Amino acid sequence: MARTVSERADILPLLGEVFREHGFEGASLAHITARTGLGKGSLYHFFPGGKEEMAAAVLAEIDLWFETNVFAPLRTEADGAAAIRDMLARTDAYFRSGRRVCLVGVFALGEVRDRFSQAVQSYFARWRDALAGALVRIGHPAAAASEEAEDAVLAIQGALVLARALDDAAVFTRTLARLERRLLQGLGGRSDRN
Amino acid sequence: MARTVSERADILPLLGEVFREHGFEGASLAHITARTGLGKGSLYHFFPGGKEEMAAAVLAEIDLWFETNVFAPLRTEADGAAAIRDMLARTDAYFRSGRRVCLVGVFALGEVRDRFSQAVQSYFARWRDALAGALVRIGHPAAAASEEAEDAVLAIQGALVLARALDDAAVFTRTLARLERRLLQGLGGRSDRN
DNA sequence: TCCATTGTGTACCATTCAGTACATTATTGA
DNA sequence: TCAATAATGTACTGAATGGTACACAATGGA
Repeated sequence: MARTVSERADILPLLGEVFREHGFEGASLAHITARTGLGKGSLYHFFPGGKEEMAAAVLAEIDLWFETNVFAPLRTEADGAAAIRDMLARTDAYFRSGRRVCLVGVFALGEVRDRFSQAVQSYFARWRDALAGALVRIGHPAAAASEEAEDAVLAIQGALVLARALDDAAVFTRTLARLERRLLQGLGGRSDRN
Repeated sequence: MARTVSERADILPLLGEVFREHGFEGASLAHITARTGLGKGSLYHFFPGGKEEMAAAVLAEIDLWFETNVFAPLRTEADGAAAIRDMLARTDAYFRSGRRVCLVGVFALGEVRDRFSQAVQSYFARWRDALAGALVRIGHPAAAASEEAEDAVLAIQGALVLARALDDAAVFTRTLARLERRLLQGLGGRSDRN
């Protein structure tokens, strides 16, 4: 029998697309088999827990990507301003400049939130806290940094909603540019960037 | 046979709750009959078009509420600053200080967006434009007003996502307070007002 | 009083849903 | 070469899905 997949990890991005497009409830096994090319046999072989395990695996993969590429650099990069610019650039790339939706945000709004509340909550809290740390490093007062970070994280989510609602990805691009100015204001030098 | 409803309009808020909680696809007729107390017979009597007509009616009702209570005042109230404060107060009340989700935003993120794209797009565009008008009236340059308004509308949506993700309604309250400061900054007088 | 209209409940339909069972086929390592 | 294991396709289940048909009940006006 033809093996179509070598690694379970290979199909996680495809699963992610399906969940992003249809949400958790809307992502039927029919959609999933169509997108992945895997029959139910293979699907339940890789994910004995069914849809719930698939969604959890996708969330974990997304979490790992952000932890590695966004949160950790925000925490450890010595140059806070560069860390923030990198965050914005990687966020722009990940969300395809506003053409891709945030699965964690989609889950947060739906009734699935309760099923994955730990993952959803942790994702946003860690993003906010890592960004707040970088803000403190570039000289923002600690008292204000947390709220500034919250504002930025929420603006990204809102921009994704609005970009999709208005069918205008430029909303997202504009928002990231505005965030760079807002987060890095008062800093000398690179204010001409972007 | 007992008449349970006098007006079709009476059940729109209940329908709204169901759609908000479960999304369009997730709002099964079983959920709807349970919440409204109406059997399929009555439901299809009032909404021959089924779920789609129900959702459209709910969207129209929401749209009317915002048009009347938020957009129109933003456009017509002479005192722009007061208009903006009223908008924030009414937004806070409507979304129950962050405990209630925006149905239009939920629809925007899902695949239903395409079915109601006109309504979804118009809702956000009119909110943004009405707010931009008020900003111009209080002296903001027209060139910047539109982007400031976009930023505010998107922050509200993002705050709803984040408040629900973190299960912390205070995120929403903080965001509205921040928006008031941001939108009204440079204005004399009432800057102490939260 | 009687009848048309407006509601309402129930039985039913085909379809789709997630999930199971299991035989069958590839692959791998010994 | 040969078994153990990993992967796959197919047929199936019972429940839930949105929607239809229709008989029947309440209501209001003539």
